[in-house]
Amino acid sequence: MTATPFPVSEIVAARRPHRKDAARNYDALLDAAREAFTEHGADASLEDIARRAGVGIGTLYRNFPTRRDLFETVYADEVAALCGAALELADREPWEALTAWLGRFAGYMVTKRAVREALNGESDIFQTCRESMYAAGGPLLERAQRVGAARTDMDFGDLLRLVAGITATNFEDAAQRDRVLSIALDGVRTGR
Amino acid sequence: MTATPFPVSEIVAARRPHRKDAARNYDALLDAAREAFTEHGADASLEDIARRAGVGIGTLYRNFPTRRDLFETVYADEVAALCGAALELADREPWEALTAWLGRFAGYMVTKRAVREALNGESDIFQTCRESMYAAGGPLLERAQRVGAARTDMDFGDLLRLVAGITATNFEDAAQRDRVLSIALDGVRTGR
DNA sequence: ATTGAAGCGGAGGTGCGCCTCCGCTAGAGT
DNA sequence: ACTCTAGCGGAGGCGCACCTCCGCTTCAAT
Repeated sequence: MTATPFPVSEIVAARRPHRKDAARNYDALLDAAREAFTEHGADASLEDIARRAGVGIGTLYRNFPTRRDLFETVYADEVAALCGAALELADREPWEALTAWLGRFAGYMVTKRAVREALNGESDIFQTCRESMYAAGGPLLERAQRVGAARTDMDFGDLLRLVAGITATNFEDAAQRDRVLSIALDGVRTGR
Repeated sequence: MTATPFPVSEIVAARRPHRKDAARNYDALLDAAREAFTEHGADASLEDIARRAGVGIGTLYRNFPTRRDLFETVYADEVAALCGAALELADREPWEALTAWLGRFAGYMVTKRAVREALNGESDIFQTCRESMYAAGGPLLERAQRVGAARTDMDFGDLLRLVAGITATNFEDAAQRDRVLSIALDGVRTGR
C-alpha cells in the first residue's frame, strides 16, 4: 500500500490485482489479516480473516494461494511502511531521530512476531525485508554514532534485537514499557 | 518436582498422585509437556505430549482435566526451580549473583512465553508465581543496589521485563545475544 | 494370596479449520 | 448496450486435535 523507494514495497505491489473490485478486496484482506495477526498471532484462522474482510474464503485463496503468501505479504507491507517512516526523520536531531524511529519500529513488532512464528524463518522474504530495514534505519544509528551520541561497539542488528525483544514483552502499563526501554537505551547512549 | 520453600512449589506437589505408577506418569507428562512447549509453543498437541510421555491420552486428562491445568503446572514447576536457584547464589558478589540468576532466568523464558500465550494472562497462578519470583530474585537486585552496583530508579519488575524481552528474541548466534544483553545491563549498572 | 479400588489406555464421537471447486456476478473493453 | 472474462462466494469434503467413556491392569492393604 504505502509506496516507498525500497525493494520490499514491490512485493506488495506485484500481487495487487488491477481490476477495481479485486484491488479493494485485496486491500481489505491485508487489513483484516494484520488485525487478526495482532489479535490471535500466528494461529489466526483464514476463514476468520475472510469474514473480517467481508469477502468469501475463495477470494482469500485466489489472492493468497498459501498461508505463507498471506503472511509474507502482510509482513512486507508493514516493513515498507516502516522504511518510509525513516525517510521522514532525516531532518531531526540524530539521537532523537533514532529513538523516534525505534518507537515506530516497536509498533510493528506484534505483527512481525506472528509472521516470523508462522513462517518459522523459512522464507527468503526475510532477506529482502532485512535489507530494506537496514537501508532505512541503519543510517539513523550511524548518524548518532558519528556525533558521539551512541556507542560504536554495536551494530544496527544488535539495536533492532534489543528494541524488538523489549517491545514484544507484556508490560503492566505503558509507563513501565517506556521506563524499561529507556533503561536499555541508556546502555546504547554515550555521553550523559 | 524441585522442592523449595516458596508457595509456588506446593502447586505441583498438591497435584502429584500418591500411587507409584501414577506418580511416575505424572512426572513423565510434565517432562514431555515442557519439551513440547519448548518445541512447538502454545500449540503443542496434547496427544503428542501423551505419546512423548509414553502414556495414553486418558492418563493425561485424568491428571490434567483441562489444557489450562497442564500449562499451569508446568509453569509453576519451572518457577519453583528458578526460585531454588536464587537461594544458591546468596554467597556470591552482589552484581555477579544478580547477573548469574538473570542468566538462569533467561533459560526459562521459552516455556514461560508458551504458557503465557496459552493462558492469555487469565490465571491467578501468575499472581502466586510472581510473588515467589519476586521473593526469590528481588533481594538479589536490592543487594546490588545497596552496594551501588545497580541504578535505584527501577524495580525488580522492570529488570525482569528487560531481560525477558531480550531473551525471547531470536538472535543470529549466542554471541549476539550476549552482546545485546550486556548492552542492556549496562543501562542498569552504575559506577563503571 | 486375595481383593477392591485407583489407575490405565485408546477407540471413537465431535468440532473446527483448511482448501477445492464450480455456478454466479460484475467490471472493462468495444 | 453488449459481451466475455476475471473475479466472486460459500457449500462441502478432508483431516486433525480435543475430549469422553469404559473394559482391562496394576498397586497396595489386609
